[in-house]
Order: sequence, then structure tokens, then C-alpha cells
Amino acid sequence: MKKSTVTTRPSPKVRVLTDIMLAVFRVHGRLLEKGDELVRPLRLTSARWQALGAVALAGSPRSAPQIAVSMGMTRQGAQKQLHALVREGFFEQRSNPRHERSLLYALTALGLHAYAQAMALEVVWARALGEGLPLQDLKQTLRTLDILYERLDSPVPEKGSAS
Amino acid sequence: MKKSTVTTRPSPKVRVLTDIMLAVFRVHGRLLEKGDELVRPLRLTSARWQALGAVALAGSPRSAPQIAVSMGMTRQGAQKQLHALVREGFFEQRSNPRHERSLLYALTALGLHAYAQAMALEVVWARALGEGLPLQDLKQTLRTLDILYERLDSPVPEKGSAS
DNA sequence: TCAATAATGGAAACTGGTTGTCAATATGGA
DNA sequence: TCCATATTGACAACCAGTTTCCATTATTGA
Repeated sequence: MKKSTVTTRPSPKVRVLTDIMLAVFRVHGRLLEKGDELVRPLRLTSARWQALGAVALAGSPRSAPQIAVSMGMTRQGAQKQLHALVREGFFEQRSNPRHERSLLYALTALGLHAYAQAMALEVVWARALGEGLPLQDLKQTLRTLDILYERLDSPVPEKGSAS
Repeated sequence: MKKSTVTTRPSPKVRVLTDIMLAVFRVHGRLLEKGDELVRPLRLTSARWQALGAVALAGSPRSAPQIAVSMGMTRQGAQKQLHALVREGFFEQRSNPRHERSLLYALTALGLHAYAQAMALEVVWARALGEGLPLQDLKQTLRTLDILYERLDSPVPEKGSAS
């Protein structure tokens, strides 16, 4: 046991990684906030935009569990949003020939329109955000984030485990 | 107005930026999840760990609004965590000579111990996470995230605004 | 000095996510 | 075929954050 309060002096890499984690937290918070702001005029939020995107990108109606997967959240969480989006006219429920109980969610004209507008807004926003940043740097960042994401799948190392 | 459903064909940079945003969302989710997992044995969560860190790094007791700022969340959100952390013995309230109502939050022995342990766990975790990744790539990623964070401060561009 | 304003804490309502439970529907294997 | 198991939807409880409103305490300027 060392005497100092700080148990271990972390290596530079550990320090940069810690800073990346904190940066991800901050950026995430801002992205949510700005995303909400961006699509508010369309009566959307980031989460609802994401749900519209899940169906729009799939190209055909999708069931709630499918939408949950592509939103990266739980089935029940997605259900909540889907109910709200149906209530507000962005989605409509269609009968599912393959499953009596599990309805499909399809974009209405309103939903399709809102999504197209959101995409257009996002292009403008992203262009401003990336101005002056070399494409190569952005690609590098994306690659690193993807690698970190993959590794975050593997379990947290146990204290002293050798597995 | 174009004929296709997709209004604009985004440039490569816009596409990479969009992917980065999605990656930030995914990584954030995993970081929270894994962070909670990492410090669960210490009876902490990611949020509470962060609150302990705010006071530990400051080096002396801090008021609730100060802690809120360094946690990057609202005053009331931080208050909730602080109440819980006091209730559970990680923090203790001290009178504030400069403000009768606004108490200071100080780490207890338990809080200090838990924070030191969390830091040690994090070092092990971060080391595994960064294994094989060039330090330079990590620095590049951090720099890009920081730049994006800065730019996210500026307001969302208005549709067609020239300001 | 004292009145206006700012900072602070408390509480409530809301958002968007989670987990857990239960009942209904599908599915697959003996 | 039919039973065990898996999916699915609804609902409730909870968590962690937000906003809003109000009462109290500090601060500041006329």
C-alpha cells in the first residue's frame, strides 16, 4: 500500500482514456440538448427522431421489438415512445400478418415529412459542426470510438482476475 | 425540390459526423452501464462516483451549486444525489461560514475510501480498454471530441439564417 | 440603511429511460 | 398434436435527470 491518497499514478494512456470518457459524457449531454433543440420545431425530440429513423431507414414497417433493437434500448422503453408517436400522428399501427398481437409501426405522411425535415436540419447542423475539421481526423475519431464500443462489450476486469 | 425521398445527399464529412454522433450515444450508454457495474461493489453508481470526484478533486468541501457545476448537471439534480450520498454516509454536511443556508459537502472516511477504490478500479479498467490502441490515436480522438464539444456550445444554425 | 435582486434549498411534476411481473400469443420439439 | 418455452404487450414501480415554483438567505446599490 502506497502512502499517497492517490493509489496509482496512472499512465498517460489511462489519463487520456479517462479524459475521453469524460468528453464522451459531455458531448453526449450536449448532443441530446442540441438535438432536442434542432427538431423541436417539428414537434419531435431526439428520442422520437431516433424512432422515426429506425423505421425510415428500415424502409418498411417494423415491430416494437425490432425498433427497440435498432434504437439500442429496451423493448418497453421503445414501446413508450411508440405509443406517444402513434398518439401524435407520426406512426400508425398496421396489423402484422406474422404475429397477431405484435403490430407493425409505419410512418404516416406526417412522420415521413417530419423525418425528412429533421434530416435536412441535421445536414446543415453537421456541416457547421465539422467545418475546418479534416475528414481524416473525423474518421480516426469514429474508428477509435467504434473500437472502444466493441471493447466495452467485454466484461469489466475483476480485481486480480487473470481470465 | 428533389424527387428522391432523401432530400439531400450528405457529404462524406456529414456522414462521418452523423456516425460519430451515433457512436457517442452508444459509447455513452455502455460507459454508464460498465461504470455502474465497476463501482457497484463499493455501493456507488456512476453518478455518485462523479459527485465524490467533484469534491475529491477540489480538495476541500464544496457547496451543492459548486458540485452541480463540476458534475455538469443542474443544481437540483446534484442536490438529489448529495442528499442520497449524505444519507448513505459518503458525504457529511458542514456549516458554511460564508452562507448560513448553503451547507458544504465533505467526504467522510467512507467516502474517501470509496473514491480511492473507484479510482484504482478505473485504472485497471482503462488499461484494458486502451490496450493496443496507439496513444496518438487516443489523443487525436480526445482533441476532436473537445472541439466538437466547444462547437456544440454555439447555437444551432437557423434554417437559412445568415447570422 | 434598506429595498431590489441574486443565490440557494426544497418540493413537485415531468421526461425518458430501466427492471420486473403478468397474461396472451407464437414456436418448436417430443 | 400438444406441451414447454420464447416473444410480445401492458402495466407498475423505480431511477436519474430536468423544469418550475416558492420560501429563505445573501448581496448590492441607491
